[in-house]
Amino acid sequence: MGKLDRSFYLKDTVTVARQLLGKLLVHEVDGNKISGLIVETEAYLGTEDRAAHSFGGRRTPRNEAMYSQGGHAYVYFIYGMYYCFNAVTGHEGVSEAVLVRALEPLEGLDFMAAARYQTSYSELNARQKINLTNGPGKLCMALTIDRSLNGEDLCGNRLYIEERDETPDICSSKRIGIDYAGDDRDLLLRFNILNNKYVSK
DNA sequence: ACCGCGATGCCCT
DNA sequence: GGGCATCGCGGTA
Repeated sequence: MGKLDRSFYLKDTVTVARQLLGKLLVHEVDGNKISGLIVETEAYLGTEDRAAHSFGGRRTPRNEAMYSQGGHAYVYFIYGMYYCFNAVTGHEGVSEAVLVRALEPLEGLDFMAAARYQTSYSELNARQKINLTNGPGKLCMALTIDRSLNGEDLCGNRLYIEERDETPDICSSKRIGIDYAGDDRDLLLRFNILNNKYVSK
C-alpha cells in the first residue's frame, strides 16, 4: 500500500477529512511500525472557523504548524497532559487541518498496550482494548505522538498515512468539545466510519 | 448506564 | 490569570 503523497493533503479540507477515514496512520519507532486505521476525524477550517485555533488569523508559536503546507503534522498539547494530532491541509499560509480523533489498532499492539497500560496486549481486558485509541489524546499516547512531532512532514518516513483499498461507509455530525465556537459549533464537520467500535463516545 | 469533577501545564491576554 | 479540539475516576441508579 502506498503512502499518501503531498497532493492528497492539498485537496479541500472536508474532502481530506472524509477520505482519511479507513486510511492507516503509521508511526515508525525504532524500526517498529505502530499503526491504526483512522475511524474518526474532524475538519477545522482555518481563519473563518470559530472552532479553529487559527480563527481570525491567530498565528502564534503554538499554532504555527497549521500555516505550513498540507501534509505536515500539527501536534498540540492540551489540558496539561494530552496531545492531539492533526494532518495539515491546503497550501502554505492556509491554516486548515484535520484532527484525527480515533483509530482501530492494527500493528504494534504490544507497543500500544505498553504505552497506555504498562502491560502486553494479551493482558488487556475488553474495555482496555477499546480504550487504547478511541480518542484523540489516547491515540497519541498509544502511538507516542508528542510535541517532538509537531511540524513533521507526513510525506517522510517517521510519521505518515498509508493508502488502503477499502472505502468505508461514513457519516457526519457536530464536532466535539468546541462549545465556545458560537454558531460554528453546529457545523457537521466530524466524520466517522459507521458501526466501528473504536469511534469515540 | 450517566454525570460531574479534578488533574495539570502551557499559551496567550 | 483564564481557559483549553481530553481523560479517567468515583458517585449515584
